Amino acid sequence: MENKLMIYNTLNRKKELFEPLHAPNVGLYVCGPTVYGDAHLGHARPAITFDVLFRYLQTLGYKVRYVRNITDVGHLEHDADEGEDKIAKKARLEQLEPMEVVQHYTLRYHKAMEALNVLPPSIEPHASGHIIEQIELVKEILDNGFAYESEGSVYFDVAKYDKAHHYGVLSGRNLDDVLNTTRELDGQQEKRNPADFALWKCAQPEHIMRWPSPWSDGFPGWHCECTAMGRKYLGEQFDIHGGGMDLIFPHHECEIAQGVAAMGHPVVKYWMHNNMITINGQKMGKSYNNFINLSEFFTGSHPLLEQPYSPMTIRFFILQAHYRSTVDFGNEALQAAEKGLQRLMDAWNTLGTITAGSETTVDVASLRTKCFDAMNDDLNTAQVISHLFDASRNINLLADKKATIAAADLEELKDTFRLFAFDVLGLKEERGSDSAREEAFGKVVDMLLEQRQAAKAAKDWATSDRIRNELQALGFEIKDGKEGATWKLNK
RNA sequence: GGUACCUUGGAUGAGUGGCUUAGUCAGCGGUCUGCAAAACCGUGUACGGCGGUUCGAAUCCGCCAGGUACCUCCA
Repeated sequence: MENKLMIYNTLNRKKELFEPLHAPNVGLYVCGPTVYGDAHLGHARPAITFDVLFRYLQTLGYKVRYVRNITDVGHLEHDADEGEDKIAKKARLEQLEPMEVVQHYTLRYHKAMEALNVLPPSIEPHASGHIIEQIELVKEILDNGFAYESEGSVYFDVAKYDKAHHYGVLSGRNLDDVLNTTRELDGQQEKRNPADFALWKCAQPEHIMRWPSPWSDGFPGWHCECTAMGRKYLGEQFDIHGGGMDLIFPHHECEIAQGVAAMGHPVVKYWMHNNMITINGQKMGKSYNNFINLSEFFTGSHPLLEQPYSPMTIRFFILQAHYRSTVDFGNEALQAAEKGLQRLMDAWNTLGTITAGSETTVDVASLRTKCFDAMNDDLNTAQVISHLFDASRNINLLADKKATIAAADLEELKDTFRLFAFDVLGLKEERGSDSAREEAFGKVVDMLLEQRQAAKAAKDWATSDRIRNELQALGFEIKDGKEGATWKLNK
């Protein structure tokens, strides 16, 4: 398959042909979650978006190393420099060790991701496990003269960097803008410039998450982890860095500056950003306190939800929109997604029952090309889905004997459908839980026993005996009591 | 205020100069069916407003209106 993958590079604000630095290897880094709370619908967006990218790159034949970090240190509660570490704060609240909180929410995150059929990344590094690498990074930046030490902390010298390079290439800002709009913050006296950001923070005495460094006992600035871990696992230059649009500034802007300041050249070739999920037109986020956790979607336990929505419904809902568009949450939209997905899965199951004929009277040949074209156009999953719906219509026509298909085309249709629906988009068929299935099967047995009871009442002994004997043959033990028949499964 | 974007039919959501009034959901009409469901067929001619460029614009440019995000942790 010829590679014509075009991806939208935030750096240039336009679609560019994807050309890996070291084909067939591709390095992909995506900012993962900060594990101090449950994942909400917003977290599902980048996870699913870049999961599809990961899957698609592999489909194109690339060998992808996908790194998605776990942020377990460094984020501050109130502002970039004076807040309390989020993990530590939560830990104090719950009387837990910080790493206990990290472990708890990391496991829950993994569980949610698995439910969404998001593949695990190749490497999932923790920031806390890479303090040494981050200290090394800070040293390099200091050595290169783009940072300074102040009261045990180290700050990035934005003004100096801006003279040599350009601060703001990703977000389209210039330094004056940043300066004019930077809020007045406490503790700014440590900095030469309000726009400077922390590379290393000296820990206050009450700060429990701390590590030794040449400058102080403290912790790394929150932009350091991605730069340090990206370099460690993907090299000094790698292909794609992804994340949510809300990370463009300051996080990714600072990452770029750190990379250039330390290594002298840009690290990332393509920057990709997914848009936000909105609720009533507003971004769903912790700060707005308008988020709905993924587990609440799965169980329907949120006032705004009219019903539970399965993980695949959520995934399908997200994939029906382009990743760079906002998607507005709504029950009606979710329900539409649920039915649409069911239609697709029904068609897939129907496809298995189709028998080949002598000639093909539906369009099969173009499906594969259309789907590849859509994916190559900056991952247009919405269009891939529409093509799969076209295919579904054809499948239903075949099932209704209103069309015929030759054996080779039938195989091609199956192969293409499977490739895009399951391998690339990562959809999967959902079955009810084991307990729900078992309960339903039990009720079927009850139903048969009711039939038998009716037969006995009508003195139709042939039927009642047949039901009992056949159930016994299947391993059910039937006991006739005064209150009616009971059963158990002897297996 | 600065920066980056967005505004498509009842809902959602693709499309970025002319065969796409994409697709899904909902609605309506029909076919099929013992009934129901499913499926299939048909159906709605949308593109914030005003100008401009063009043979031709939802699609390019300008202005206006409305909205969002970032500028503080955020996916």
